[in-house]
Amino acid sequence: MALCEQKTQLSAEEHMLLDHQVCFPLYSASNAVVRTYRPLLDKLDLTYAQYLVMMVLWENDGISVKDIGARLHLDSGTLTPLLKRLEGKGLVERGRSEQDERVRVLKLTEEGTGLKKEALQVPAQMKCKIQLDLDELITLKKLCEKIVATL
Amino acid sequence: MALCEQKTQLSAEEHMLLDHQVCFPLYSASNAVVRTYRPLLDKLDLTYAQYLVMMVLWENDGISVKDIGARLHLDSGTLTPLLKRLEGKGLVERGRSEQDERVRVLKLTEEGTGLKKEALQVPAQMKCKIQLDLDELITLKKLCEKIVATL
DNA sequence: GACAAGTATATTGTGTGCAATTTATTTTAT
DNA sequence: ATAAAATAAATTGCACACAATATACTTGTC
Repeated sequence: MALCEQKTQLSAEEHMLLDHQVCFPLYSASNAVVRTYRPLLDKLDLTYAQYLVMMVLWENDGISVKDIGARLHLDSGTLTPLLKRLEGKGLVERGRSEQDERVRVLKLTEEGTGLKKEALQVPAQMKCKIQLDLDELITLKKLCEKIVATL
Repeated sequence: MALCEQKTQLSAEEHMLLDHQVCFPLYSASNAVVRTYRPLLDKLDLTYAQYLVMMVLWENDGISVKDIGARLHLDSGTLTPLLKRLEGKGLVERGRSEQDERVRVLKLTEEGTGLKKEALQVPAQMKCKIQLDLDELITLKKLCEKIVATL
């Protein structure tokens, strides 16, 4: 999506210029961030999406696919195979709720719980690489959260 | 990556909380934006990545895969199959440079050039959906560009 | 209590992203 | 002039994202 910064109005033509787009930098920044996480998370044998799921479970062990999806804005088409991979690595167990046989309940294994210790290093390493001031980070976070809440 | 907003310092433990992460909202916002583009771009029979490539070509017809990749921060592993799909839709021709047989040169077809007309509607539709003020958009754009430039 | 409607996952299929490798061509060094 | 290094794309393989659909279970409704 495009914006005008200098002039009062841009033509539809000008809005199409890549340099006037807002969504493109957002998309590029997200790609760049995930790419930057990769070498850090390789040491934990996790992808970024898997790392997010593990963070959710470290905070809230034993929750359902639906709840993980609600927290991460991801659906079962993404989560089901991802969770099977985490199970394959021995980090989670994919059980069923006793009250409701439909819901799959994710429980951290001992190894899954233990992995948190190494993961604690990651945020500081990323902060170091990103090189934004605290106020910039806060602004960015709020704007992104606003977009997610709106869309 | 995590930040602290209220307290002077957060523990490594607290940095792991999803609500303290900055990269997660960025990632979610990018996903949300691409998801929001989808119904708009469906009318043009383009994905978001394909739309970005078309924008590059509308600005700079006849450039190479490498130059498109430099502009969009994407590599040949992403672009080669994408460009084949654009060729399949009759929007581009995948030629070769005469000076250097290694470089593939992308030329818009008449249909590819013509598609720009419909695409001109898209930025305004997205702006409408995103619901951010101009200054917020500018701030977000600059912060994302800073991240991309740093990483 | 059957049966329709709703809900939670799973599956399928398409299109990215990207690391790693390969292939083809060009440039450089000797 | 030729072998080595460099460069541009293409290929391969893996893991997302997500729309669309299917499957299995649960909850109303009558």
